[in-house]
Formats: sequence, structure tokens, C-alpha cells
Amino acid sequence: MAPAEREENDVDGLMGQFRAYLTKKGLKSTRQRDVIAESFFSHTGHLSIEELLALARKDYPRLGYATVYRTLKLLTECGLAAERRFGEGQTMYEAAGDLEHHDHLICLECGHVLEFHNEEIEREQERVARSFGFTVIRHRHELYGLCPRARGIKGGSCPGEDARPHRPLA
Amino acid sequence: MAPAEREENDVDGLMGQFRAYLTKKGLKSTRQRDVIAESFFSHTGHLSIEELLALARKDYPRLGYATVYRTLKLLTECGLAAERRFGEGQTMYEAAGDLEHHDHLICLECGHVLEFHNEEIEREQERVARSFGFTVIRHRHELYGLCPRARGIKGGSCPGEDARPHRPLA
DNA sequence: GTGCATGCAAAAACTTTGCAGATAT
DNA sequence: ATATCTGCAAAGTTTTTGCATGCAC
Repeated sequence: MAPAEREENDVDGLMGQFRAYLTKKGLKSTRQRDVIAESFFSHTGHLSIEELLALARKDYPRLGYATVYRTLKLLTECGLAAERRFGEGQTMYEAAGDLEHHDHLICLECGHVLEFHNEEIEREQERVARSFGFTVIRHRHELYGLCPRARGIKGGSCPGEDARPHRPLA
Repeated sequence: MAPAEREENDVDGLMGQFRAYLTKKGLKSTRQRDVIAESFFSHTGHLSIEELLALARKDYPRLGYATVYRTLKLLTECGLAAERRFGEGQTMYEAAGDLEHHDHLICLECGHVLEFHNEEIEREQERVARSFGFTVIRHRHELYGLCPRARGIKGGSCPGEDARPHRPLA
């Protein structure tokens, strides 16, 4: 199965937003930043710094760790990326395109991550926030549990498991 | 102002659950584990490893870092504690008594954390999980936003800010 | 007694930072 | 030109591990 990729125009749009942010801040567009951002935007799901580095190095082998950290920090600042610290291990990042409306359902057994969206919940959380006088800027909603297979149901499978070992990418 | 404390019987109950877990696993009850668990259960809200170590050392000064890490891992395993990695910084932990039904509303400006509970959302998330064949074991739901004061509304205040520096509890 | 637990210190894992040379504007 | 970037390596943080001794069972 082909790695999960976002449509190209999405990527272009996101790249544009990123470049605009850099300009606005008086920062520079560099080959490295382009490569990192593009690798990042081109893949759905979650990426660790390490994975992103590996991806970006396909296009720019001399790329260093620190640059990825620094670029991801920029992307986070301008809202095009978001940290997702699930369970243990490293911090994962997710691109803005994925953010809009995806919450997570995580299998504690297999570690696989599914995304879901539910209008009812979104509405209700807005309501809750309002009752406290809050304005919600972003949110995170994660359900940790067991998939059918992990619960020992024959034939049941941890959705997302079969196709790929640990992440929905290359 | 007195530190936020849980009722004593709650603590006793939690301690009992912890000891039962240790026994079931063929592990031992030690003074250190007791002190750590009790310090942990006795306080509502979020604690970092470091804070917990400091608390526990009041009762057992020779206590080491590693023991806190190891004990907190045990508590997490048996569901009596949960990791809460909010923004940046360190990992925070929260006791089971707090977990049941508290989700979080975090002010990005002041950093204050409010807790909320909404049955509608709970129900809906169960439903979502079921639709994927999942059984939810635990969840985390965090809304990040701005409190009235942060939005510049005169007279508005970041709930939880006034009374106490960091948590809306007791 | 036996085996798990502890404390310490060393090691590992993950991030951040400093700097000299390279580069975008 | 000039201020920002980059890569590397060093320094910081946070968490885990190894081991000899100590303690619970």
C-alpha cells in the first residue's frame, strides 16, 4: 500500500502559509526548511522528529537533527503543526490539515492510533467552555482502550494494524 | 491556605488498592512505596516527579529519585495514576480519584487548569469507540483556550486563578 | 534464607544551545 | 552587506538501568 499522502494542493497551500509566516517574521526560506515542511505536510498521521528527519533526508541528506527541531518549532508556533504526546516515548507531531477535526482512539495493546470526529462532542465541548467563559482555541481528545482483537475476539482486528506495523506511513 | 487534600478514607481506599495490586503481582510493600503512594493520593491535582519526591521526602528524607519513578510506574500500571503531559515541561501525574470524571480546560494565557465533566460527552465518546469495536479504558480530553480575563474582558477572571495559583480544587 | 527493592551513580534518551562558516534577502 | 541559518558537537533535561546492599515475606 502506498504511503498516506495528502493531496498536492493541500501541501502547496500549507507551504504557502508557512512561507508567509516566515516572511512576516522576517525569517528566511531555506532549502532545509522547505524540505522539512514539505515532508511533514505530505504525510498524514503522526511523525516523530526522528521519522521526519529520515524522510527529509531523502531529499536533503546533509540535514541535521537540530534543524528539524528548530523547524518543527516554527511550524508549531504558526499553528501548522501540533505536538501530540501520547503515551511514552517521543513527542509526535501532526500537520494542521489533520488537526481540524480528528481526535484519537488509541489501542493500548497494539499501540495503533485511529482518528475520529464527532460533531456532537465538538458542540458539547464548546458549550462547556462557554459555561466557564472560555474560548477554545484547540483541543485534544484521546480515548485509550482495546481493539476487538486485543480483547480476544476471533476475527476482530485492531483497525490500522494489518496494513502497517506502527504508523500510517511509508 | 492549607494544601489541597483528599479525604482520608479515599486515601485509605486507594492505598488498599495499591497494596492489593502489589500482593497480586508478588511484589512487596515497602516503607518507600507507602510514603510515595500516600503523598500522591493525598493531593489532588497534578504532580511532577520532582514535586512528589519533595513531598515524600518530608516523611522519608532518604528517598531517591529512581524509587519515585519506579513507584509511579507501578501506580500507572494498576490504573491508580495517569500521566498527564500537558504543554511542554515535565510529565505530570494525577491520582485515580481525580481521574474518574475530570477532563481539563486549560487557559493558554495563565496556564491555569480547570476540571470539567460532561455526561453528554462521556456518552458520545463511548458510542464512538463502540462504533470502532473498541472498549475505552481511559481517556483524556483537554480544551485549550482563553479565559475571560485573558481575552481582556474587564472584571473577567481566569477561574481558579484568584484563589489558588494552579488548580481549581479542594 | 530468598528474592524483590532501594539508593546511588552511570547510562540512555531526548532536546536545546553555542559557534563558525554558509546563505537568503 | 547583513542578519539569519545550518551542521556539528557539546551541554541540558528527563528517565532508565546496573549493582551491591538492605529489607519484606
